[in-house]
Amino acid sequence: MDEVRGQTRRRVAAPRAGRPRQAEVAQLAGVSQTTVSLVLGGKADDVAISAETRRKVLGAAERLGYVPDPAASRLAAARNNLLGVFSFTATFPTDVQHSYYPFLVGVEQEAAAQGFDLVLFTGSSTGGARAGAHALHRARLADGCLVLGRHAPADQLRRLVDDGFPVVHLGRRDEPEGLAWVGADYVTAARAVVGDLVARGHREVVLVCEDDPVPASTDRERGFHEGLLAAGVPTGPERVHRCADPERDLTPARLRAWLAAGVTAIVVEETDTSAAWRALNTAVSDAGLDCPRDVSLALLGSPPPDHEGPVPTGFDLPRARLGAAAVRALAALVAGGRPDEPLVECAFRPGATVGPPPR
Amino acid sequence: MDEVRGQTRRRVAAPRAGRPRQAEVAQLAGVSQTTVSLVLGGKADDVAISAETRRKVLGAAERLGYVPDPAASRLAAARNNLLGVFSFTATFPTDVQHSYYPFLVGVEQEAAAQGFDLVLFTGSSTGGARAGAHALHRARLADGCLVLGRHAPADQLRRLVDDGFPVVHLGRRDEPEGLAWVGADYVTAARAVVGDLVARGHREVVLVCEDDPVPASTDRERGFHEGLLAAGVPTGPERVHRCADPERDLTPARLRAWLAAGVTAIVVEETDTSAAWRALNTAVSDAGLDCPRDVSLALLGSPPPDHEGPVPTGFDLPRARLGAAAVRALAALVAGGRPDEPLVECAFRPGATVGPPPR
DNA sequence: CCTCGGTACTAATACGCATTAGGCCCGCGT
DNA sequence: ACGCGGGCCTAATGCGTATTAGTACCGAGG
Repeated sequence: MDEVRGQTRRRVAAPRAGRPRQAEVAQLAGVSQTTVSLVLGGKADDVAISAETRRKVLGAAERLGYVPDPAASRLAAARNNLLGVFSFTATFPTDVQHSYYPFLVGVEQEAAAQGFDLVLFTGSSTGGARAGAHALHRARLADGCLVLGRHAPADQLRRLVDDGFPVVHLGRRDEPEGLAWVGADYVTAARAVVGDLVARGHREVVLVCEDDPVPASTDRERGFHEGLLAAGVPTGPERVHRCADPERDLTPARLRAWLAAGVTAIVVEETDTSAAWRALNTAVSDAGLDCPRDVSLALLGSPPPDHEGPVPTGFDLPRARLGAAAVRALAALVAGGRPDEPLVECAFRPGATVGPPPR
Repeated sequence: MDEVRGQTRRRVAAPRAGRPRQAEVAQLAGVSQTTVSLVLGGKADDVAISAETRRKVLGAAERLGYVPDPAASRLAAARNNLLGVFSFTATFPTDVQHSYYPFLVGVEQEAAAQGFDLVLFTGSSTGGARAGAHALHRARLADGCLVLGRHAPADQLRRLVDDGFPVVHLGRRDEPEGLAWVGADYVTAARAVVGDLVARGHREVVLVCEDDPVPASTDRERGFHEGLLAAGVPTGPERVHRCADPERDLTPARLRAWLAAGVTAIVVEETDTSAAWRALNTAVSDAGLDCPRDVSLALLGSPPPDHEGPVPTGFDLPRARLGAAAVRALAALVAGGRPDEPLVECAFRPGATVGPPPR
């Protein structure tokens, strides 16, 4: 009976302090809050809105300096246009070489291209204890989240995935079932490097890698074997030399033993520290040998930034493109689709450390 | 007996997919959503809740793995326990020396100590055009925001401040009226350095600074003058040497001219590039002079990371403490209070580039 | 005159949580 | 026996936006 009174009583949007809401815009434009949402949300294509009304709304929004509340947008089962980036290792390491900067370049660029803004969550040094147990949860402020760092706890990731929250992990990862990831195609890249060696006549090739069976490592090993097999060169685990401590292990003596056994080329896996690559180079010069002439070396990755001397043959990980691909995958998930190709191709780097086999 | 009926009519929380809400926890615990909110929000002190009920709620929350939705928390005029960090210059510069890393160390630590998590917003490379005009707005996802970088646009800052959103700027700043900031006490620090010179007998001192009248620079200049005046040494603008291009300006000839005019000590402002400091050192050695013996040099700031030779006398900016102070100020604002002391004391660094005046 | 199909808009509701204003019950005082 | 206060809890509402299910109007077709 008194619904009219009841309505007018409440509908008068009191001129509030603070930031204007859609209701204020609506009042100024003489339309409903719904219409404001429709116009400002760009949904005016689905629901017909006259040009006149649209103009009024936009004008009012402009005059009031309206800006949407990201929390409210997000809550209303809608989107934020924000992509979260979560890093479990330090986001700001002392050594910039260990930071994710190269990836983030691509991430930021592609995100802008896709119409997203970025929000970075830092989960590293937060103590880890209680707060850390649900650290990943603040990712829910965004529409989706990119996860960096191999140490992301599987249970927290699983939780997000199970809840249907869009997550993309940077780097191959199997652990939480159904987790989307984007990684480098190490298999193909390693195969290409080995293929180059074989094409130049090498038959006896060994692989040196550190003793840490992460996907990035096992993929390279697989590519190594595949490259040999594809060229008809028999291979096996005996060609793989795993060493925990390259410094002590990759000595001139070891090197000479290999050469004596007929080895003409050595392929080294790239790691965080590049310890193996460094040690091997030292061993070569300590043994009085010359790299392209007496033995060929290849690096499955990029040389360390302080590398001197000839450019090592190998491949480069296109970090920026990887970041961009991750964003594309995430955008696809956010849009309700499925990401397509998770693998990003690496670029073969000819280099100068590979030559024909001696003699 | 009939409370169940009454409740079941509307309150039947359908077993939903996705993450549990407080309603689910409430149902499992056999209490109301309000109670869950009260217990989980720690407000059980204001409103009495029995230990038994609290236990049940906590148990249910644990079993369901409940985690609060940060967007909803924030929307409900409540708090997020999130502090935003907004950087207008590149968050990930190629040169880590130019990054905010040292500040962020303190920020992160103090935030954790105050029970906040961090959210980083990157506003640098986002193109700037339309999206950039409201870039700072996503800060509203957090309870408050720390702003880094001197290029933060005043209008966007004013907007937040006017809306009563807690903002703290890192570095002194006057522009938007009422903006809270935390900065280093350059005046006192510079005064101390000059005081040290005067105490050692120097009377003719000049200040070299780059030509950029930002607060950080004018503060140091003020401290320079105050230091001299406090010791009864007359001073004036003629003692200040502003140079836009230190490389060309701070020549051995210039140096000799100063010495001939009786100058015994030179105070240099620290800048991004440390160009003035470098140029002056080069000039001293090119002129065949020795630093502590023939002329004293002091640096109003920290030496560049690649600095070699004796430690320059001057002061150090306690970046981590500055970051921590900023967080404390922000926490105070978020809590509805007012930040107290905005100035952070710098540490005098004795160094080895200052001695008694020659002769 | 009465549908029918648009067009242009709005009312109502959901989102998940926090908070305010009570409601109920029990024990104590008078 | 009645009121009253305090302990414990809940109903109801708001936060600002997005979305769904309409309503009101209008011109055309029967």
